[in-house]
Amino acid sequence: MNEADIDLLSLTAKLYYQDNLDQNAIANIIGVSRSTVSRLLARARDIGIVTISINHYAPRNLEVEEALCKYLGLQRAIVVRTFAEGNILNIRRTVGYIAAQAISEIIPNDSVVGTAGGRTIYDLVRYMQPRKTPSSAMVVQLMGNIGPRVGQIDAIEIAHTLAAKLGGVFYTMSAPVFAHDIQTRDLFLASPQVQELLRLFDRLQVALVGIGVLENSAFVERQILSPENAHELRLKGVVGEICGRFFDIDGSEVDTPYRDQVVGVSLERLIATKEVIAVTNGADRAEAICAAVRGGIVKGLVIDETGANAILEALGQKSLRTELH
Amino acid sequence: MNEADIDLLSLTAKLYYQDNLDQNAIANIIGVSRSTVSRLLARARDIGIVTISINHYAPRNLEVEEALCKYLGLQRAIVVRTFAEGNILNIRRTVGYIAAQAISEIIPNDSVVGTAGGRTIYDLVRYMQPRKTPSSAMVVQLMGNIGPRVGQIDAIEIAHTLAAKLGGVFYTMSAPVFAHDIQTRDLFLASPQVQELLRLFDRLQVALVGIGVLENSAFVERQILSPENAHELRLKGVVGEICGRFFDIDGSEVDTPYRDQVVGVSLERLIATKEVIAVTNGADRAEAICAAVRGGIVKGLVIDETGANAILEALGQKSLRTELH
DNA sequence: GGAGATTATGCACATATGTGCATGAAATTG
DNA sequence: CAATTTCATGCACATATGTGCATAATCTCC
Repeated sequence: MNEADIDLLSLTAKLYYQDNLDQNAIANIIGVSRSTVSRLLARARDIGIVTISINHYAPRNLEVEEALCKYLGLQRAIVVRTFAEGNILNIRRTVGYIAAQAISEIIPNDSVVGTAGGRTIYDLVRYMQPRKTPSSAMVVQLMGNIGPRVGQIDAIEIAHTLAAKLGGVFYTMSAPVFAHDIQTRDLFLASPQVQELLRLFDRLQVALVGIGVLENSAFVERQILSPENAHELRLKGVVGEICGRFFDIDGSEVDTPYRDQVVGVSLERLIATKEVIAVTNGADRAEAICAAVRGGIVKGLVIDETGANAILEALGQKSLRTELH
Repeated sequence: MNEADIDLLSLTAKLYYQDNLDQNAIANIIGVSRSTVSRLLARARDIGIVTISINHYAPRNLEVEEALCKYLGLQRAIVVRTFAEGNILNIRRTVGYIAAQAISEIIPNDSVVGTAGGRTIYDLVRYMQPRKTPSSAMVVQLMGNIGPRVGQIDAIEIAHTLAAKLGGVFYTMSAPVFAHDIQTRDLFLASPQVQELLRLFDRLQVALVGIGVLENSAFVERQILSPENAHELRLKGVVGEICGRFFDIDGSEVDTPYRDQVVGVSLERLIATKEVIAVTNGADRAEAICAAVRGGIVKGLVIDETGANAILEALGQKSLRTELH
């Protein structure tokens, strides 16, 4: 690349980005085909002759992140700025998109990663950039399947996608999340396939989990639990759920009939895992999140601004960002 | 525009310019139609959330411009950087495009501007940005028409275009550049239309002129002069031509049969005009340009780098920019 | 200096983008 | 609070842009 080339790139860039000529007009001036103009522009961006900067831009609310770490006692918080007009679907996508890069960075190439299901996790994993070089990561499904019909937001699907993005290996849990009874559960747990997963759980470094609440439960929606079941759980003190494990306000597992039917990672195992990151959104998860953190299950959080402020309010801190309406 | 709007613009800009998502993908994330994404991006650029800068970019060679002013004694020089690969057509367009803005800036809204013909002037005027508010400029055709058949690069056409760009009034010279004989010329000069032009010449503030050379003469090309005529002119010491006026190495008008047939601005008039800017390109005009400047006709110059270096070499200065080939 | 490899270019196509128009929502005025 | 205006949005179309492929130009190595 000589000086004349750089002049040409600069001229092309000026005509395009400063003077707003279209590529055809530029082609006429500098005497090349329009395709070449397109390529010259790409090159000018590439080598930094053209720099595009976005001013004052902060996709995350670092202030709130710090507050969450400080007051809630998190190791890691990712609070994604959202905008008032966004509906729930778009908020989830925005959170997923912005958090994807940060989460990808905390997953080492040789790690054992577990993942559960969830709508926000779905978007997070979906928007993750594929790793340039395949990793030796092992991606483990943390909980059994909700039903035979696999939805996009189920753990199996998400673990599969995550493995593809990381270029790693996907380990599936061939079992239902709730076995019919304790004996059946033991049969599943004793199966070689599940056994291998349980051994991987011992080496778990990063876990991505959703936070379920009874008011809006995937289990009820999928007719694994009836609304009455949910109500009973509520009465027993359940405030949230992670990987099929129901916990109370202190983050301790509640003694329910389902407790001994779950095929999936145990809360103890999650408590012993360093990076357990809850990925969620919205204000209605505040209580459950606080409980899960209190119980030592969750150490990191990915959430939207509104949800984060709800948590801070629940903690008695005033919102750090005035809500715009 | 509230803070949430700015967040949204910033996010959109990041997704588009930093992450290279297409507008559809962005629309899906932020929850608006793709059209709106297009509009958001335009707005983000508009209000400066996105800034696009072109580094190290210098469309003009200021060093050579200074040298021309210093050694040739110009008031004003615009030397446009060109690139080795460009053919003559593209060099002209580049010179025209880059010089257009600078020239436009030196034409006040209320001025009397004269223009002759020429290929480079054609491109210069063509690429000039139309003035936002119409001016009261008067644009005067400095010389008669070469023939009845009007070409794009003729004075009449260029003056017309320039008037349109400035939003001013166009004054045409209803006469041939060379009358048949001195009596005919006097008839043209006596006509009220030409008289009005002559009065405007007295008020001329800016003149854009081409520089003709006999080796590559528009008059020969248009069969107004024969190659033999051109050769005779050469023998009489003609090195160049401006507005149909042939001048020698000192920039003095040469006594030729054509001298008294020209219907157009006189050299004296041009000498008395402050901003007489020659607009041209290429190395073969060096001698003629030097002569015109020496004679006090031309005070400003628009030219390409190669042409500028040829002038400096002709002046005995070494080229200020090593030619890349 | 010539043969092969590498790079640059243009064409043609598929995709991405900008924009006039119609519609609906929000703001403003009486 | 209704009527009117203004503004924002989506649709559909025309235009602008990026890119695989074939070809031409240039470089490299012997």
